[in-house]
Amino acid sequence: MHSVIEKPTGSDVARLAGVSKSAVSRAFTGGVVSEEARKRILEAARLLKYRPSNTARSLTTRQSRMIGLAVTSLDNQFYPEVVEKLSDRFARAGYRLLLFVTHGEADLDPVLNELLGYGLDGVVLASSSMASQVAAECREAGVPVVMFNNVDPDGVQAGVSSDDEAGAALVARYLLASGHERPAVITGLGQSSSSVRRLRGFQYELARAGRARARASSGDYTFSGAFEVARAWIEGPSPPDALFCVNDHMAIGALHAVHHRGLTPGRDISVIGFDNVSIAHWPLLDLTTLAQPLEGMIEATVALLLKAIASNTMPTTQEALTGKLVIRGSARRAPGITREASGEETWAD
Amino acid sequence: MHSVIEKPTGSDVARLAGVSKSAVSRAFTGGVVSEEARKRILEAARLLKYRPSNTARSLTTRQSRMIGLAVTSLDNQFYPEVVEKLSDRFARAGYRLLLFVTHGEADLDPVLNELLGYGLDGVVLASSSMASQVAAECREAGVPVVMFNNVDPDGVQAGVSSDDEAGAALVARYLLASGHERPAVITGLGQSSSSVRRLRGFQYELARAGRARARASSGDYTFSGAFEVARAWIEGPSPPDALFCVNDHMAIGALHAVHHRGLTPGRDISVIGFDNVSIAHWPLLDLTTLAQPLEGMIEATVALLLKAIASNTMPTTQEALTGKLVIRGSARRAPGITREASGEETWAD
DNA sequence: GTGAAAGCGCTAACAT
DNA sequence: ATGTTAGCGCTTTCAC
Repeated sequence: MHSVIEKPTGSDVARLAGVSKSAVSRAFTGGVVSEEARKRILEAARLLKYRPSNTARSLTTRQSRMIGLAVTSLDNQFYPEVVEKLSDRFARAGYRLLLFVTHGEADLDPVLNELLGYGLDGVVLASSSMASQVAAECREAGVPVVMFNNVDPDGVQAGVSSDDEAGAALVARYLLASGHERPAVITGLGQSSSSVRRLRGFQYELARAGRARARASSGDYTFSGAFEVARAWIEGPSPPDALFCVNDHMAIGALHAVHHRGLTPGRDISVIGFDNVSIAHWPLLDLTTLAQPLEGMIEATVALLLKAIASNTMPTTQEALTGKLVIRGSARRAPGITREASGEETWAD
Repeated sequence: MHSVIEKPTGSDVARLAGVSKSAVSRAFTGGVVSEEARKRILEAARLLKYRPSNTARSLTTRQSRMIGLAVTSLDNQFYPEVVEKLSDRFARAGYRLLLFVTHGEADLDPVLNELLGYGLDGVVLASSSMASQVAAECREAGVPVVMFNNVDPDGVQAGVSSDDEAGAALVARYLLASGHERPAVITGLGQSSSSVRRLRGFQYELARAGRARARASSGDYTFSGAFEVARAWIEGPSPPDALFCVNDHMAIGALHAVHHRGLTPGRDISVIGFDNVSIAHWPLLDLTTLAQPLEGMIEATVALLLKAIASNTMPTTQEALTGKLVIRGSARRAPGITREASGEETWAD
C-alpha cells in the first residue's frame, strides 16, 4: 500500500493564504504578523496539515532543540528515574532527548561521531564509563555538556552530583552511632568517580573516628556481584556487621544475600544503600539509604545546560548537592532519628 | 568563557583536500571516489575534525535516522527494559531514539505537532494511553508507526504484542490445575487494550471450564492501586485464593499486600503477574508470571518499522507472539511443571 | 571518477 | 507589517 504523502511546506501554506513564505515563518515563530494575516495563515496550515520542519529550521537557526542523553544501562533503577525526570524537565523547556544507551563499549569513536553529528544543543552524560573523555570531545566540538552523578576527575567538565563524600561520611557516622563494629563496603566499578568518592568519604570518616579501615570489595555495580560479595563475607570468618553499598541497586543484591543466609537485615546485620531509588521503600526491601537530592540535581542539570545554550558558552560549574539519610528497616537504628512531615524518617547529626 | 567554535563544513574539507564538495559527500556516503581522493579527504576531515551534519543531510535525503519512542512512564519496570532493548536494536541499524515520555496528558496536539515536526523516520508507541489516536495521526502524516504491547482496537494500526488472551488463559488453566477456587483479577486502566484482553482471556477460560466469572477490580496500573485492591479483598469476606494481576508491576504491589497481612504467597494465597520483568526473579519477590517474549517482540517491532521505512509504505501487520508461564514461588504449584535447561521452570498444558 | 549547479524547507537580514 | 533575497550544509542529477 503505497501512500507517498507529499508533506506540505511553508510555501504551500503561503500560497493558500496569499502571503509570502516569510509571513508563514513569522506566524509560526512568534514574529510580527497582523492578526488578519496570522489567522489566514493558521487556517491554511490547518487545512494542509502543515507543521514546520524542525530539520530545515535547525539548519538555519543552528538549534536542534534536542539534547543528547547518554546512560550506560537502565537496569539500575536509579537511571530510569533520571531519564524520566530529565525528559519531563527538558520537554517543558522545549527540548527532547535523543537517547544513547551505551554499554561501556571500548571504542568511543563511532558513538561520538554520531552524537556530534546530530547537531545536539547539549549533552547530558549520566553514563559513568568514560564520561570524561566524551565530555572533552563534545566540549571541543562546541557542544555544552553536563556530567550527571559523576564528576570529572580533572575538574574541568561541568557536572552535577550529590556530595558523595559527605553522604558516605554521614552513613559512616550513622553506622557508628548505631553501634556497629565491623562495617564493610561494596563498591562499584573502579573507574567510577561516585564509587571512589563514596568509599573515600566512608573510610575517611571511620579514620576520623579512630576506627580501622573498612573492608571493601567490588560488586561491579551489579545485583549478582553485590550478592556474591555479601554472601562470601557473611559465610566467611568474622563477617561484617554492616554493609554499605555505594548504590541501592547493589544494596538490594546484598539484602538478598542476607535473607539467603536466613538473617534479618536491620537486626542480624545492617545494609545501607545510596540513591534512594523509588522502590527502596517497598516493605520487602525497606532499605535505609542515602537519598540523592534527585529533583535538585535534575533542576541544576537542566539549568546549567540551558544557560550554556542560551549564552553560547561552555558550562564549567560543578555542583554537589547535599543528600539526606533516609532511615528504614534494613539497618539497626541509631538515636536521634527525626520523623518528617511526610512520615519519612531521616537522620542527621 | 566564550568559545564560539566554527564547525567545519564539507566545503572546508573539500578546499583542504583539493577536491569538490561532491567528492567529500561521496567519501562520507559510500559513493564512488578514487582511493587517492578518498584518502586525502578523510585526512583533511580528520585534521579539521569534520563530521557531516545530520541536519543538513536530513534535509536532502528526507531521512532523519531517528525513531520516535513514546512511553507513558518508566516506573513500571517493564518499560525501561523495552526502552533499552529498542535503543540497542535500533542503534545497530543506525537509528537513534527520540524520547517522548507522556503522562496521559489530555491534549495530544502539542506533543503530536512536536513528534511530527522532528521528521522522524518512524515511531514506536509503547505508551498505552491514546496510542491509537496518535498512531492514526502519524500514519496520516506519512510516518510509519508500530504500536508496542498494545493493540489497535480498530485493527488498522500495525502492532506487536504478546498474545494477551492466550497468555491469560494459560494463567487461568494453571490456577485451576493447582486447585484454586476463587481467583480474582487486578486489572489496569480501562482504555488499555492489554488489560482488557488479558482479563477477557482469563474470564473466557474460566467460563470454558464451567467456573464462575472471577472478581475483577482496577489497580490503575500502579503499585499502590494494586496493593489497595489486594488488601481490601484479603481483609474482606471470602477473600480470593488467587490474584492474577495484568502486569508484574501491580503483582508486586499485590505481593506486598499479601505480606502485609502476614500471609505467605504461594501457600496462603497465590499471586501471578504478567510480563516477567527482570526483577520478578528476585527471591524476595519470586513471582510466578506470564513471560512476554520480549526479545521476539523487539525484533518484530524493529523489523516491521525498518521494512516500512525501506519500502516507503505504512506497516499494517499485527503480530501477537506467544509467551510462556514462568513458575516461581508466588503461586501454588500445579502438576506438570517443566524445568528448562536454563534452570527456569515453566508450565504448559 | 569528478565538479558545477540546483535545491531540500526554513529563517533572517534587508528593503519597502 | 510584509515581501524579496540570500543562505544554512548537505546530496544529487547532470555534464564532462
